[in-house]
Amino acid sequence: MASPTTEARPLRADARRNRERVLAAARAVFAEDGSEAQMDEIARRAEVGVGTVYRHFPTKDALVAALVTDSFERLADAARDAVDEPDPWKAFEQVLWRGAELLAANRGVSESLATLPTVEESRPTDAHLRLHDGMTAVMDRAKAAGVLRADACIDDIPMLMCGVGMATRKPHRCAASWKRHLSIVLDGLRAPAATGRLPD
Amino acid sequence: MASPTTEARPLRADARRNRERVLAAARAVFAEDGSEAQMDEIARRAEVGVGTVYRHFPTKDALVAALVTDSFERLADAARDAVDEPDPWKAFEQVLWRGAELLAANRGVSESLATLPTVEESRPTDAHLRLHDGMTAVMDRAKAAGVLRADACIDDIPMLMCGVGMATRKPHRCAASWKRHLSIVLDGLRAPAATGRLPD
DNA sequence: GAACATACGGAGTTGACGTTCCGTTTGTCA
DNA sequence: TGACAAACGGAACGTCAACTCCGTATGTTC
Repeated sequence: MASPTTEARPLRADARRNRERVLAAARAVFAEDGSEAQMDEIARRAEVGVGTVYRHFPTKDALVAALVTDSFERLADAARDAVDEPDPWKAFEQVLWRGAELLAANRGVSESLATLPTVEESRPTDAHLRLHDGMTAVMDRAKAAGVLRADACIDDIPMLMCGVGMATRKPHRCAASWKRHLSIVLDGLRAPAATGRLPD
Repeated sequence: MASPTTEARPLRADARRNRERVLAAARAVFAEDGSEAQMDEIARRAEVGVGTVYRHFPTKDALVAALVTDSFERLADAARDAVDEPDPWKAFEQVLWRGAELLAANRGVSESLATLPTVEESRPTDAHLRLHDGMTAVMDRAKAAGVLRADACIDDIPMLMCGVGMATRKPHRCAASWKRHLSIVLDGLRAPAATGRLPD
C-alpha cells in the first residue's frame, strides 16, 4: 500500500530516486541498530535532509512498516515457492529457515515482529495476508503428511520466530546461535517429538 | 550485593521502609511496562518522591539490576530444589517452567535477559553464578540419563528462555501462548527428538 | 526558457524522561 | 527535648531524538 508509487500524479524524478535512497539507508540502519535507529542517521546515510525522509514517510513507524512489508513480501514468496518442494517437511522447514535468515539480517524486522498483531486483529497488509495464506497451506500439507505435529497452529509461527529473532541479537555465545535455536524449535515441531498436547 | 542492607551504618527506619516500597513498586511497574517503565511512575506508585528512588538506586539500571538479581535468586533456588526430583527430565523441565513463570510475571526481567552477558564474559552476580552452576548440574544429570539431547549446552538455555520470554508479551493469540512455546522447545530438547547435531 | 508546482535541506521546536539539587522534614541519640 | 545527621519531595535541568517549517533549489510543462 505504501511501497509502490501510488498513481495519483507521477513522482518527480529526484523524489523517486530519493525515496529509494531513504529505503536503502533505512534498511541498513535498522539492520544494524534495530528500533533504536535514528531518523537523522538514516537521512545522513541516504545523503538527504531529514525533511526529505519525512516527506516520503510521515513518521518513523511508517518507515518501519514499509520495511516490514518488504520483508513479508519476500517471506510470502518463500512460502509460495515451498510448494515446489515435494517433501512436505522440507517445504515447511525451508520457509522457516528463510524467515530466520531475514530476521538475522535485520534487527528492526525482528523487533517489530514482536508487536505485530495477528491477521485476525487489525487490517493486515496484502503481504501479510499472502504470507499467512501461504504458510497455512504449507502447514496443512505437512500436517496431512503426519510430519508436523497436529496441534501446531499458524499463530505459533510468528511467536516462535520472534523467539528465534531474539537469538539473532548481539550478545550471544556464537554468531550462529539462532541456528541452534531454530533447529531445536523445528525438532520440537515434528510430529514424533510431541509428548503431549500443546496447552489451550 | 545491593539487595541486603550493607552493614556500614544501619538504615534509618523510614529509609528502610521506603526502600522496600520502591522495590515493590518497581517490580509492579516493570512487570507491566517492561523497560519502558518510568522512574516517575515508580515513585508515584511507591508514594515517594523521585529523589528518594534515586537515593536508594543511583540509576534506573541499578534498580533493574536489583530486580533481576532478585529473580535470579529465586531461579537459582529452583535449580537447587530440582535435585530433590528423582526423574532427571522432570527436574530439568521443572526449572524451565519455573523460569518461564517468572518471565511471564515480569516483562522487565524478560527484557534484560536479552542483553545479559554470559557467565564467562563480565563479572556475574552471586545469584547468576549459583543459577549457572545449578542449571549445569541439572542438565548434566539429564544428559547422563539420556533424556536431554547431548548437544544441548548451558548457554542455549538463556537464549531459549529469552525467546519464551517474548511470547509472554501482550499481543499474542492467547494468554497461555508462552506455555505452547515452552512446550515445543522442551519437546525439541528431548534426546529422542534430535534429528541431527545442532550447528556449531 | 519562463513559470510554477514539487521537492529539498537542515536549523529549530517540542516533548519525553532520566537525573540533580536544595530547602524542608523526620528519625535518632544523648 | 534539643541538636544533628539522615532522608525526603518534587521543581528544575539537561539531553536526546522525533518531527516541523520555511527559504531555497530543481524538475516539468508549455
